[in-house]
Amino acid sequence: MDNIGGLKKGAWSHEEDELLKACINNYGEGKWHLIPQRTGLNRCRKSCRLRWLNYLSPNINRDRFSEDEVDMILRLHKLLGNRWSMIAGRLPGRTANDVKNYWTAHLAKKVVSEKENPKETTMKAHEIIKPKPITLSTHQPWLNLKGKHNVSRSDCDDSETMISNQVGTDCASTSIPNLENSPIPCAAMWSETLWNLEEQLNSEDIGSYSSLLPEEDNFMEFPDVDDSFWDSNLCDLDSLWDL
DNA sequence: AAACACCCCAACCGCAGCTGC
DNA sequence: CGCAGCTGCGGTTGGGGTGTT
Repeated sequence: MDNIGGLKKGAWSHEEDELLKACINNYGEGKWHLIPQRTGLNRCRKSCRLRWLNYLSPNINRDRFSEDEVDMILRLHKLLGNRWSMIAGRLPGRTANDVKNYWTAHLAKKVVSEKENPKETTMKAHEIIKPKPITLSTHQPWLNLKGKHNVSRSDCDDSETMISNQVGTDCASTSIPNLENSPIPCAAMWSETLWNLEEQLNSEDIGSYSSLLPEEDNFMEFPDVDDSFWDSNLCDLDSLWDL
């Protein structure tokens, strides 16, 4: 076991896991830099965070990937490229690392071989969709229960270039929250946007993706609505943008 | 039974974005 | 505005497990 510079590396022991679990049960997730001193663990904060998020968290589904999940991964990867955290956000209980590993181990080769030996498929040639980044300020009411209902858009991309044939320019910021069951309005919007875009990709009449998107502006204001509106999380996309 | 090859997954690393000062 | 610290992400690696020869 490595112990370079005083920090332990490598596989976690059962005792370390228990210490980390106890600490997070006590203090909650976050403040990762405080974990080593709170637990006495000789691990760096990144290692603690990763161990919890990828292995110890009770929300993790450790079952084999179902057919539906695999199908979802394939379709989302076509749309998003290697945005593992966003793909994982559509798969309850799956971590970005799980999805990434599964892709590397099982799907990447399959996709490559299908590209080399294309079969008849209903899917059209596609381009990677780069989602319009939406930044959530920590002052958002759904994060800290005060402040205005605003969501600002970062300006890292031109409005009409939601579509890109490049993968990897990471404009979709980490600020997009987990989409699954999220009460956060922009997450619901993004989720719906994604599926609308995919429907377009699968349709014969592809046309312009930008027609699916709201008029560009650099700042969107969300209206005041009652909680049930966001709770439904299934509201019609157009109605969100029209409000 | 031993040696080797391959697979899979946990963990690490480096980087970019965000936030507070 | 610039800097430093923190967080989260994607890419990559290392090692244990398993299959094959």
